[in-house]
Parts: sequence; structure tokens; C-alpha cells
Amino acid sequence: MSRPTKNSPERGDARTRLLEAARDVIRKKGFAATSVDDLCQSAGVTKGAFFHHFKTKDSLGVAAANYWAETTSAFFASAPYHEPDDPLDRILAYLDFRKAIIDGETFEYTCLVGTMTQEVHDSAPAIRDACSDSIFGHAATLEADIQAAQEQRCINVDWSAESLARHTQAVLQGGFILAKAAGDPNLARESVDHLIRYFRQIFNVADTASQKEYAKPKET
Amino acid sequence: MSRPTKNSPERGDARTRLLEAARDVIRKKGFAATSVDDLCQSAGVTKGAFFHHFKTKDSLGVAAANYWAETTSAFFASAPYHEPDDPLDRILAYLDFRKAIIDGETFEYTCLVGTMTQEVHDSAPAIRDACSDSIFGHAATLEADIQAAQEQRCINVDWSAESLARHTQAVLQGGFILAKAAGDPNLARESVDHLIRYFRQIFNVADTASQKEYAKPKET
DNA sequence: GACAGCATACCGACCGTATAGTATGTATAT
DNA sequence: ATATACATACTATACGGTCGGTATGCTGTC
Repeated sequence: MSRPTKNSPERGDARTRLLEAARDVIRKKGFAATSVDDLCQSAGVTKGAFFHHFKTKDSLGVAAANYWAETTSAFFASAPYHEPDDPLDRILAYLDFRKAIIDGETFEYTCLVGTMTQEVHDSAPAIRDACSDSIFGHAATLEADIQAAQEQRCINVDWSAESLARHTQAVLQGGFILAKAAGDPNLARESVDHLIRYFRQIFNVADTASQKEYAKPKET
Repeated sequence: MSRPTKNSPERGDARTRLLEAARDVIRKKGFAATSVDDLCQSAGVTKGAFFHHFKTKDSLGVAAANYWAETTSAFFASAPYHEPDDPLDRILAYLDFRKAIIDGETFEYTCLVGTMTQEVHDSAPAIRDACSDSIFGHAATLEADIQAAQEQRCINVDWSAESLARHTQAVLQGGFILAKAAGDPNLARESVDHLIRYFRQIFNVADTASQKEYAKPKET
């Protein structure tokens, strides 16, 4: 909150501070409800700094989506879920990891680009496209492992690795909405649990505490 | 777009027209980006009418969420997916139905209360609660059938009917986000397909074109 | 190594407009 | 006559964006 003075060490990173402020404030209040002044105050910079770095509020939106894409890419690339040798194990580790990082305040675990997409998909194509790139770019990082696991373990599948990768993101995004509605991150984790169960089912891998037993359908 | 005159037959339904305008415009532009004037213009009424029926813009938001809850409840209650005798068949018919109504322009098939939840969850508790009631109220209509199907066909389950009902809504909401991001309703339908496959798996029911064959896991 | 010249980074007052909300008046139904 | 259902004109403010200015650092020249 301390404003950088003329010769403060923070000089030079107003842009980054604004992008970080955007990341957090927009996740709390949404894009349209977040004013330029909100962002400046939260970043501890002035309006002059804002419009020095960003031509318009919308261009800040694009930059924020790209910043999100970059930082989350790096974050996931260095995450430990890539360690297992088996591709399916990597996928399950990914899902466990996604579940583990759903914690704290809503704005800390929800997805900036998912939030912005909802608001601007029809009115700000530039922002929407940047958000779209981030979402589908991340989904694409899962495809190779899904494809490998599919080839290794499944026959006669009627789904593509691409669609399943996208589905994982849909489940996460939807879980965030329910979590916001109820004010409870457990609802997002709960959906990831169902998704994990789906993966175990379609890849035919037993859970530690499995539900592999079935009752014979009774006639009603 | 035609404004009702003093003695036009539309007199008396400004409130409904505003709620319908809210339903459509907010799904396009989002709540914050939708101005009161936008709504008045779209409904063909004046500001006086707006603030006669709604104390504030936020109270319109609450009313719109409640209107959505009422109209969608009636819509789903009279839908044909309740016909099958078997509870699991009813659930699968529900999911087919949800898939079938994902069509046309984005604002025609997406969920008003999901959209609003994203925006206002932190800043307008009254709206969020109304949205929350709509989402979880609808999810609750699925619980009895899920519970019945579970008791009929599953043993040793580690999931509750309640959580699975919520998960269906999460998948739908998430599918809408991806559809908005890509501008393509197919992405929402695709996620429903995965959800249907999940239901078939956990309830152990064969698909017409099944993927019940599995390859023996190869060593990598 | 001092200094001119220049670009970048930022400041903060200001502007025009859009926005939520109000005040007051009027037509219609009961 | 009174309440309801609007219509119209108006207000205060918040908002995105502009503009002239200043501080800081870099670069080449002598």
C-alpha cells in the first residue's frame, strides 16, 4: 500500500504491480466492476502510471490475461506432478495438485481468465481471445499424457485426448463457480474428486478404496 | 423495442419486461457492464418504471435471479426427461436434455445465475445468495433420482448423491465458460458427454457404442 | 568524468460523459 | 379519492481517459 516515492526502490515496476493488482482485484470484483482507480490504489501507483503502461482499461485486461498465462504456465511447469514415470500417474498427480491448491480466500484459488471470459466474451474480443489462449493453452499441456495413457490402457474409445483435457478445465471452472456461490472451496474440490473418479474409471485403474463392486440392477 | 404508450396493452408488465431484458442482456454483457438505461431500452420502458419496480440496480439483480429460478424450475419440471420409469434412465434423459438445449447464441443457452455469481459473489451478498439458491435448488431436484439409482445399482460408493448432483451443475457451468471462451457451444456439449460417460461408468451401465474393453497396461 | 541530449517512468490536476438514483408530474383502475 | 404504474427532467458522482509537467537513468562526446 505504500506509494513508491521518486527514488524508491519500487520505481520501474509499476506495470508489474498493476498486473498483480489486476490479478487479485478482478478475481474479487470482476473486470467491469473494477475501476482504474481501484487498480491504481491497490497497486500503489497513480493514474499517470496506469495510462503510461496501458493505452486503455481493456488493454490492461489483455495484458493481465497474458500475464496470467505466463505466470501460471511457469507455476505448473515447475510443479511436482510431472515426476511420475507413468503418464496416467502424472495426470492423476496433476488432478491431486489442482485439488491441493484450491485453498484460502476465493480470489486466491479461482481463475482470472475464466472470470474475465464470462464477463467480456461478447463485448471485448481482444480480452476474450487472450483468456481463451490461456485456458486452452493450459489444457493443451495435458494432452500428451492423456493421449499416452489412452494408447497404453484403452481400446475403442469414443473420446479424444483433446476433449478430455478441455473437460478437466471445464470441471475446474465450474467448481469455482459453485465455490463462489456457496463461499466454500470444498465444492470445487468435490468436483475435482468426481473428475478423478472419472479418470480412474475410463482408464480402468483401481482406487485404494474402490467402488468397483456393483449391485445387480433390481427391477423397479 | 416499441415503447408502450400510455394506454398500450403492455401497460402493467414493465416489471416482467425488465426481468426478461435483464435475463438476456446480463447474459450477454454481464451484470456490472449492464446499465439501468440498457435494461430500460431493451425492455422498452423508462427509468421511472425501473425505479418504480426496483429500489436499486442490485435489487433488480436479486429479482432477476429469483425470476430465473422460478422460470427454469417450471421449464425443467415440465420437461420430458421425467418420463422413464427407471431413476437412472431419468438422470441420463436429463443429461441428454441439458445437452439438447445447448444451442443458438451464447446468451440463449448459458446460465444467468452462474454468470452473476462470478461477478458479485464478493460484493453483493444478496444477489449471490439468490443465485446460490437457484443453482443448488436445481441441483437438489436431481438428488432423489441419483440416490435411488445409487441404492439400486451401486455398492461401497464413496460419493454422495448430493455431491454428484452438484457436480452435474459444475460441469454445465464450466462447459458454458469454455463455450464462451471459444465462441462455440460444442465445447459445452462435449463436457456433458464426458459427464454422461461418467454416469454410465459409476452406475455400470453399458453404452450403445461402449468402450468397455481395456488394454492391459503396458510397462513403460 | 563531466555534461548535454534524450528516452523512459511516472505524477496529479483536469475534462467530458455515463451512470445510478431522485423528484415531481400524470394517466389509469378500482 | 386513492393507489398503482408509469413518464420526464434533473442531479451528483464516479469513471475512463488526457495533458502538461517532472524525476531518473542511459549514452555518446569531449
